[in-house]
Amino acid sequence: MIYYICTNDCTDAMTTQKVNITDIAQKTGLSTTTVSRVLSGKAKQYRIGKKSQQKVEEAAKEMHYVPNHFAANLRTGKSNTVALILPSLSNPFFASIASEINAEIRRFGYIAIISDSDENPDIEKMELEQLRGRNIEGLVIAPCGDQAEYIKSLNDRGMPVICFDRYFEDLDIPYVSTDNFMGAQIATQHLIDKGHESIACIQGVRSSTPNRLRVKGFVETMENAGLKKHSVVGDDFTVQNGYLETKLLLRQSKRPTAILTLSNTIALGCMKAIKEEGIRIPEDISLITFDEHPYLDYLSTPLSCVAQPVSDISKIAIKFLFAKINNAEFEPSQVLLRPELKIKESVRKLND
Amino acid sequence: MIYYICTNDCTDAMTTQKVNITDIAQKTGLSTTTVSRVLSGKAKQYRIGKKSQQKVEEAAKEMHYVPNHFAANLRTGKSNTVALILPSLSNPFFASIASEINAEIRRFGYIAIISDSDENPDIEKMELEQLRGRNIEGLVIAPCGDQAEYIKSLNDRGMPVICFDRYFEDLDIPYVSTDNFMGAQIATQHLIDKGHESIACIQGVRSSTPNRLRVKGFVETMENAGLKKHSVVGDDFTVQNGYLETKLLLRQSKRPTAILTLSNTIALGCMKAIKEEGIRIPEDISLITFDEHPYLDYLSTPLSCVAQPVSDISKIAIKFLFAKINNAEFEPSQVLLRPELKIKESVRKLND
DNA sequence: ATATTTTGTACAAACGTTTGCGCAAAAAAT
DNA sequence: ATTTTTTGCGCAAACGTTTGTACAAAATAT
Repeated sequence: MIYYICTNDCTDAMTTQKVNITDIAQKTGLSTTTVSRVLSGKAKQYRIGKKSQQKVEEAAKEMHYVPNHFAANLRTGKSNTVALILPSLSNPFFASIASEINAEIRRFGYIAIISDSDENPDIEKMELEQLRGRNIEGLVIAPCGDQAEYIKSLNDRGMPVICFDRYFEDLDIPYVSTDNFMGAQIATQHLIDKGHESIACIQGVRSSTPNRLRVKGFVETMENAGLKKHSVVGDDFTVQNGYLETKLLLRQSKRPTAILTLSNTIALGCMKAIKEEGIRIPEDISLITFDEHPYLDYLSTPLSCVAQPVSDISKIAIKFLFAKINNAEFEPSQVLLRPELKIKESVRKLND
Repeated sequence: MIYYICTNDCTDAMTTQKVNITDIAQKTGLSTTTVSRVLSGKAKQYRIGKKSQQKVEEAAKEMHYVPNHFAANLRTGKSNTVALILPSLSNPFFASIASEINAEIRRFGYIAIISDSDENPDIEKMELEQLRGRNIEGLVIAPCGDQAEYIKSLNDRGMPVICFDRYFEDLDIPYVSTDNFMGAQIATQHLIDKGHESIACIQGVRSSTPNRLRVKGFVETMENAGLKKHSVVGDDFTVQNGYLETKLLLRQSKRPTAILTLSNTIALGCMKAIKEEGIRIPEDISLITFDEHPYLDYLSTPLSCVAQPVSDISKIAIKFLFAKINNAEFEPSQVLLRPELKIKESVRKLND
């Protein structure tokens, strides 16, 4: 009769963090030096014999060795850690980018420290300072505010830094973002093509580059078309801002015929106000927004939007990041990706 | 005449990770011991004199000292790091919970390593093993699959472990989740109250506890009402699954009059199929779903749902986690929070 | 004045790696 | 048979903290 006894040894070994390089050295009769060299993949470089190599690898597997990152980092300075800082995780746009970027980073064997600066430059700076103690090897950031000093100084000092979405136009800090000017332009042009002449734009954080460029795209397109009746209102990428500003717009004696919202959060607030006031999209007012979202297709009126290539932004940013981490010579560039106009049903054709 | 020369010294000091405890010791003429004790807040405990204390603190501030976590961890074993593992970051439910939990964790001065197991137990286990090298102090996990061994063994060994959303019913691993049975029950009862008798339920990952309990809640409520015409279909918490299963349901000769979807992703797929087939909610078919979402109110038909207390789940989980981290004696319990039925317009009253 | 306690500080080892350098044995070249 | 080269491996220091122990000086008690 055969008994299968579950000694539980395997799980035991795996959940107790104990075995280190010295244990393996003891077990194999080799030195910690040799063990370390094998385990860190430098066997060839240091000409470790085939036999020793094998012995070490077997022992490591058998004993469920897992290297202690902290010890290794202390010695080498390599933390296998990067920071991801963004202005607001509660904004679905940033949340989905964070998910993607985090996944990419993990794929490289690194971890990401994710921080929410809450659109507050002071918090951002504090986080950045805290992070020094974690010896981060790179920084992926959508900076809030327009103070670039600190970030620039990190970049100048050779720390791999990539801005995404938010960035600084005049500095040579690499970034990946959407062509925000073009995005606003095509959205506005779409409205104009449909016969709209009185258009309001609800903006987000004014000091941010994307917002500035979107507003610029909006204004220039309007003026190029000879349209003077445009207003730009608002000051935050939040639902609340969208709601408030829309309420105000709708109370005007002469309502705009269309609204362009510069983010999905603003659009959400805008829709809330519109619904409350009992007016209809697009019959009474047209709406188009920045940012795509899976739900847009199923809204009472499917919402036309300017889609940002979230996935591409994430991938390129991380590609740059690790190219730079692995080769300090590499110089990531500044790229703007094409947005895409997705026409649905929220813009009405005006007959004049 | 006065010149203001920006020496840039400040930013310099802050972006170059160099100054350590020894530098401060030198500058103050004290020993590293004393400096360490002051800086780690153990001045009283070790009776450091007021004067020395002040000198150290001033020097530290002046030199922009930031402690090296890696060195400290190597010595103490405290990593100030916890792991957050969940099945799918692309599911908005988990994404929003991840955001909240991450923020809470950062608030405690810890960092979170966020991993997506992609509903794959093997990946989950791999991640868990990798994480050992990071010396994590705690684990917050929505385990995929029903293999609890590894997690249980971590828990038994004193590692603070909190499951959220997904959990193991028969084990004494602490968890925080929604009362899924009740959630399904109230949703189903709502449908029944509205006169529905033929109801289909599109489920998610079958082996998961929440799914099992939701299905149980659905089935029991139906049978208690004497209704036999219920079917449970599907096998994944994805948009695709919702889409496919709805397509199949709608092709049946005898359609159900209502559908209960067990997640927001499934609901999204379901709506897609419904829209494609050109049928209307709630006139042709009623729909109710698990999970809330800001957009639900603005859908072509605002979607009734069972809202999970995402924010409370996150907060309680983290509260438990740190209670346990800071006091090994503490025993987190197993809690289920009340879901809330939010009635909108997607369920029609049937007149029989 | 001496013994005891309290106060304030420092020495040195330890945490688990990595790595420059050195050295012996084996192989190859002379 | 000797010299040179190659191959294989180990010693020991270093990374920046924390902490048990020790000890002198000051304060207090006898």
